[in-house]
Amino acid sequence: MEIVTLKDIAKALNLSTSTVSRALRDSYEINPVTKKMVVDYAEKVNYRPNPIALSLKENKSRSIGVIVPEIANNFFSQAINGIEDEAYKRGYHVVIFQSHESLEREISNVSHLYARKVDGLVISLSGATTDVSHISKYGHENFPVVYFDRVPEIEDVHKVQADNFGGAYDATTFLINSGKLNIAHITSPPTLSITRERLAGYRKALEDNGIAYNEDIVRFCRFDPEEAIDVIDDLIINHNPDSFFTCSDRLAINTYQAFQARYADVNDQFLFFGFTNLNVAHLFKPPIHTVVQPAYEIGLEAVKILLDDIEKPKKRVGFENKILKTEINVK
Amino acid sequence: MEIVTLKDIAKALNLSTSTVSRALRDSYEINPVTKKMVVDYAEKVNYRPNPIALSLKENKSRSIGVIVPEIANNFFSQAINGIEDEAYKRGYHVVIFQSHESLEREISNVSHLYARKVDGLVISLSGATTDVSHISKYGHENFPVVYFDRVPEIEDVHKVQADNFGGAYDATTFLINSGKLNIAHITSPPTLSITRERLAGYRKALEDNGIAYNEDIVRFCRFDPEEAIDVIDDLIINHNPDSFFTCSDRLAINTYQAFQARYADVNDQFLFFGFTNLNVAHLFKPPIHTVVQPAYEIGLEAVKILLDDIEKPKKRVGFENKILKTEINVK
DNA sequence: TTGTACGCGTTATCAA
DNA sequence: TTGATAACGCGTACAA
Repeated sequence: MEIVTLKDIAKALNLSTSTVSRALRDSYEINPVTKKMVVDYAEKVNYRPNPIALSLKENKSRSIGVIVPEIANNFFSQAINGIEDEAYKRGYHVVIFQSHESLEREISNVSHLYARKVDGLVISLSGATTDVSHISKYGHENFPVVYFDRVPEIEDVHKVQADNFGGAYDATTFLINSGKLNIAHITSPPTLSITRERLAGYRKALEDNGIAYNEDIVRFCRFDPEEAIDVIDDLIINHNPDSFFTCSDRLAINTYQAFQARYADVNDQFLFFGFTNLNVAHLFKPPIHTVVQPAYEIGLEAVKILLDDIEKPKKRVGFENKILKTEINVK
Repeated sequence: MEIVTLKDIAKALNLSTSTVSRALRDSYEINPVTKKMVVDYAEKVNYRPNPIALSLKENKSRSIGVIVPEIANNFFSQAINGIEDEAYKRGYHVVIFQSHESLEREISNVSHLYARKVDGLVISLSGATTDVSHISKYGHENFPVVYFDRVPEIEDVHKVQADNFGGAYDATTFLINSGKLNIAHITSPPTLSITRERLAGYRKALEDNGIAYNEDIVRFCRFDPEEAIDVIDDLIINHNPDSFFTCSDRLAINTYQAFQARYADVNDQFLFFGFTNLNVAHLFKPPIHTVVQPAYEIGLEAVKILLDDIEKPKKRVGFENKILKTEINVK
């Protein structure tokens, strides 16, 4: 199928490109007869305006960027579905990039998206990111940004997150009520907002139940399986926990797997609770109980804020900080 | 951060835009002194060529499109990782779209990507797609396409797939060798290439072992959980299978879940084999044995073929049809 | 009611 | 060695 431009239509109909352009945009100044002729012909040859030319002209692209640490992850892929649905509905395209937990990759992604003139950005920070100067440097007036899930701890940005504190509190409380007193907490790097909030929820639940917080059984992990094995080994051998409260999809799987492979036969009373959207966790035996985040809704809310900001930049006063409730899923 | 254009640099240095352009592209005709001055200044103000302007000019974008049915799926997200790694290495961006198993969405995605001037397309077809006229109509000369996983059954296109026949054959053979004689086969819509190839492998394994093929226990499913429940009910109640061989990530989970919820207690000898990249299947109890596809490599090979085609369109003679070996994973 | 000319940022061609 | 100009496709101010 050949690509047809305004110029082609103009030539074919013996008109000027501006007349054709106006006719297609239903301008009042064009003769209805001419208009109909142009519209019909454009339809016939399946004319589509060149979005690249439009971007160059208008300095925007009707597309938004999304950066997540990885897409092979239930939480993020569900969030992306929310982002996509709303964006699609409102006529925007979604360009998805992965940072692979690398700051360098994240910087490169942001700069590419910015150069490609996406109209805005929805991002969950990489595990290696400690500040967001590489994002904020573009200035939020002409480059709106909404952070979700892993957000920076600064005030003047839009944020959408799960109730990490509450979810962690509920999970820990459940474990305590199930008779567990030595709950190991295995979580993401302490640089991440989610890590600190979940840790705080865990800690508060302990304190509210008169259990001393023990930092020896709290472990910050990166996301590779080998590290999980070492951590599990050390915890089991030296600290005798009776349950795990694990944060992030990836860590939940890594640690569960490591435990099953090495200690399942010596301890069958263990309980597992994961802050994870892994949707098959209840099929495991023993199951992983889960704190489930409304990932789809988080994505949806984030992109709504972003698109509102893009479309009426004046209207917004202040910044959103949306917190969505989590849900506990026990078998 | 302000965006700097060639014109800005030219004005600042009292040169013409063409001189600046040539200096930055290290043209031989520019005075080394001028060149250095320009390069230094561009560096200082962090000049980045506007990729949109380049796209408009060159009629290409150094980006490629990827369309998959869904990204919340282990196979596809792993394949995308392969695609991304190679594309990134070679300086291309990857724009990911989901068809959500809808032909309409797929058509819209292709047309958007084409209009956005991606230099080529890597696609796994939706479950609703029966022919590829909506893709081939753009003409493969200026819009190279590589199909992977779910490919059309025509000759003159590039394809990269797993050895679906072999994988299904091996899985079925394993079940037979484990003493199963009434193996239900639950699989994707018959419109898909993968469906037919896997079915053929299943059937051949039966025949090679002197077991009659019984079409009553072969079921084609769409991807919603409710349908899985109905199918399982009917199979169990009316056909008494002793094992399931399930194809696709999603069907494997849906059917396993439905079976566990309803029949786990009445039959604990059941075996499950899934054609799935679900990486936690061995943690289930009973486990799902799996045929694993080299998803990452499939993505990698697909994008290699695509980029080679994009970069040296003359060089390619004929079309690739790559078939990658699967692997059996039994606990 | 329609057409001409310009500009978005860049590179290529031709002129100086 | 450098500069002016046209072109990519589009929309729009201005002219007719």
